[in-house]
Amino acid sequence: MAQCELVELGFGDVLCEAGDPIRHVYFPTASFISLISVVDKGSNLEVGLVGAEGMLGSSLLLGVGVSSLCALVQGAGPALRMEATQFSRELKRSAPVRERLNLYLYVLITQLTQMAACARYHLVEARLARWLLMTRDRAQSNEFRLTQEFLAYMLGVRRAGITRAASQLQQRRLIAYSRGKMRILDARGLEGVSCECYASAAQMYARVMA
Amino acid sequence: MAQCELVELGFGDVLCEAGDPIRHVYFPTASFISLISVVDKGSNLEVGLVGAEGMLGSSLLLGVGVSSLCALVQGAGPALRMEATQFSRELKRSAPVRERLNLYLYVLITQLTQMAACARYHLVEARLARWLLMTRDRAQSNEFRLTQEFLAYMLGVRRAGITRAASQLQQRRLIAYSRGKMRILDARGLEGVSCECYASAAQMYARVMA
DNA sequence: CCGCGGGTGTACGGCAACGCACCGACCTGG
DNA sequence: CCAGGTCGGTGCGTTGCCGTACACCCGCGG
Repeated sequence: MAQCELVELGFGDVLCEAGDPIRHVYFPTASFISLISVVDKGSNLEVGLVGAEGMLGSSLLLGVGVSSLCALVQGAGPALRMEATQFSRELKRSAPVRERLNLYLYVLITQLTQMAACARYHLVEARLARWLLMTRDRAQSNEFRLTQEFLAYMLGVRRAGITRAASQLQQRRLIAYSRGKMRILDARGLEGVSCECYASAAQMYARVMA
Repeated sequence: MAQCELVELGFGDVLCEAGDPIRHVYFPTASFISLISVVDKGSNLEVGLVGAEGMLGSSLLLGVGVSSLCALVQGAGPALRMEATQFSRELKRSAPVRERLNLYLYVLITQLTQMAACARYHLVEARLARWLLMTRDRAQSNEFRLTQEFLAYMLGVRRAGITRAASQLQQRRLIAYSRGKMRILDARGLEGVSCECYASAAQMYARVMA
């Protein structure tokens, strides 16, 4: 903690492009960050979401100082950050820290594999619901700012596809949104619409990190 | 090596179901293994391929003895295997081994994230070509046994979809196959048809493990 | 007050892949 | 030689999403 510096992450900030060397690791406190896989330019897909429960830069745990993903700030807010070199040094020193973070990396990996199948099979509406729930957990609030454009980018679909799905959810009084303001009205109901990926990921986290 | 036992893996063997505790780790020598993400039953997706270049059970590196993926033997052949507990002990002992395997785990993770986007965006034909190339590398042969049914399962598409794509490739004299026997005629040509995920993954492996 | 731009709703044609089903070709073994 | 199983090719209607494009609403600043 003493080695960390408190920084404010702004919405839309790119902390790291794919292939970049990792300068800092981040521990969001009340912010959250999307991990995005980039194949061709234009084909982007969110494969992970990091909030207060996790960290950005976990590949340093494996001794690799290069990120293979793009890190985009999804929810503005404070985070702690540490120099990558310092972080590596700290890892060497403390086995408990290492073990704990290893567990988190494991959870993250399972999240990745699940997201892969989710993006392949599940319908936009279900994925949208899942995304909203995951974001809610990390934002620790039922309300947050985001545009449909942005959602489309995250889920890798057309904006029009989001409009359709979101309208459906709104008609069923599960969410309320307008002009960049999203509010979740009925989280329980959303879980019903969402794919099990949400519940499954939450459960995985709880089980492993317990 | 001395702790390892030589075993013969049979085509179609399931070494590990999702959620199972890991009993053994495997180091394929001339066999290879698919890693499959299972969400709903029926919705399966291959997210990684392990051959002589890697190992099965790498989550033990993170101190977790439970697999989150299903491991299916894709190419029959010999492999070395070790008891999970022994493997963990060995890891503690040897830092060089740990570091080396950590690198592999990193490569595997990037493979996962890439597969996620690949399965989401790329067409069946391109994905099929990629799969054949990846398999060829691991089989170390231009010929191997596999049915369209099986391919469909791996790529998460209909068998009819594979028939279409495979026919196209065959018409262009890139492959030749019939009744479970697949032969690659023109690997270079296949690379052209395949998505860049193939080249990109191979390059990543070479760079990190060098 | 008006123009502008960000955010949203909607429409149309097109396409890849889906689910299903059936048939033919081939292999093997009794 | 035939029966049965495995494997591959094909067709049909359906669907979820794409690409593109246009129209609308609202707030803000000139």
